[in-house]
Amino acid sequence: MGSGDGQGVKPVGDRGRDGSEQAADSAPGQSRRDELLDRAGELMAAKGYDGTSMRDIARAVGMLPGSLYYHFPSKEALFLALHDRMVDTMQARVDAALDAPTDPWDRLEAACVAHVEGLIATGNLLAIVSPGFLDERDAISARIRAERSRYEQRFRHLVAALPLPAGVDRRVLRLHLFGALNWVPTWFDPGGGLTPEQIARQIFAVFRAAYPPAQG
Amino acid sequence: MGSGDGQGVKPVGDRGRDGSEQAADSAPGQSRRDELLDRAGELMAAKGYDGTSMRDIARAVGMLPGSLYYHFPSKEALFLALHDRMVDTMQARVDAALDAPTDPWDRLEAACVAHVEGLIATGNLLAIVSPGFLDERDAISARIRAERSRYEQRFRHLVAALPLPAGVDRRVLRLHLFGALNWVPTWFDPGGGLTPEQIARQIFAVFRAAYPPAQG
DNA sequence: CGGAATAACGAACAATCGCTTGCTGGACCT
DNA sequence: AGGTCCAGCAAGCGATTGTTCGTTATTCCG
Repeated sequence: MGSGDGQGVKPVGDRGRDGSEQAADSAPGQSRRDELLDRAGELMAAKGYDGTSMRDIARAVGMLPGSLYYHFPSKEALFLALHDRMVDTMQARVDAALDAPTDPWDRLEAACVAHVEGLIATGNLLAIVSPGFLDERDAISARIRAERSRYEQRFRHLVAALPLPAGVDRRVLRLHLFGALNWVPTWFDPGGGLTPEQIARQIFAVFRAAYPPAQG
Repeated sequence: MGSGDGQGVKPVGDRGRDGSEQAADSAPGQSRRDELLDRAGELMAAKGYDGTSMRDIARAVGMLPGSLYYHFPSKEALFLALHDRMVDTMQARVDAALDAPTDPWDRLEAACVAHVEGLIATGNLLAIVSPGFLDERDAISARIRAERSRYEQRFRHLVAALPLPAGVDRRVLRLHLFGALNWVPTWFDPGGGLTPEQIARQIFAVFRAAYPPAQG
């Protein structure tokens, strides 16, 4: 209760709404906080938000449960920071992939590949939130939706740039594509012979074949 | 392990439980147990498995928490029964839709429409389990996966019956389709102007267009 | 050297969790 | 009338949850 924001002590420069640049994760400068998020991310990706207790996280990082509250004021805040960081990572990934290609179809395909690769690499943490587990729960919903929307906007633009025949509902097309991609972590098998990239390209190939560039 | 574990007792006589019964809620034959599953399903679909406590369910159905354990030996068993019943419902729905059409493409499309309609109707309970929230948790995993696989087999057969050009990976195609469909409840808006059927058909249209029946 | 700031320990808190048990009113059958 | 079983109440158990708080070590800084 309290809701008292007293506690004003902030460990590091957490303030600032701007996207702080976070470089490679192996940097020594990134103190404990990021490693904490790493472990928490792994756990939550594997066992879910509710399935991961603060004690689990503390144990995974070699701390006592109470010590976590020095870095994050609550479990919710921890998850929020985690989600935030992951969205940033994904976005950076997609942006990097969009550097080279110029053709609208190639650009969207590159983004899709980066997206799936990111999903697999981050342990499917993004998909955890999506179906509405946390969405319908607390006030986290708002921020999560906002970050998610911000990320999806990239894809909105990419789809908008596509040369499609008139009458095609680009929204449904985008959500169709997104759903198929986001579902991949559910069935992906590292030893299945198919890489995330191959899967993404196969999925994308259907769209390409459905709306061929041929004029006629 | 007794999978069925008996328990098949039907309460039968539910007549005149109390005088305040006014509206024919559902089928008269199914008494308390099914209503219990209904309410539990709504709650879990909205707040997740962990987010829904036995006390929540008891309150929703007008009982005391301990009384639930007369009907189900555990929360896990309750969820299992719920999941089981829902898979049956979905399968019946798909089977009914497959009654009429004969063309492979039409058949798969009908199944997809029934699938999405079922997802929306059941409050997206199926999608809850999918991403791996419960999968990686307990021994429920086994049974859930089995039921899920049984249901998906329908789609496996439908995809197998499709006249596709050689070299197309039918597994990825099926999972692509399934992912897109299962993702629909995430973004479906009842007042959005599109019915579940329309959405399913739009998604399916992409596949149809990608592999046209023309023999070229 | 001395005082902040950092980062954690150690122990507990109230609340909630799934679940168990003993019991009882009433419907049904004979 | 008596017996049986359904269906639920009432109360509490042990465990776990997120969280708080006072207290320390260690480091930085002038």
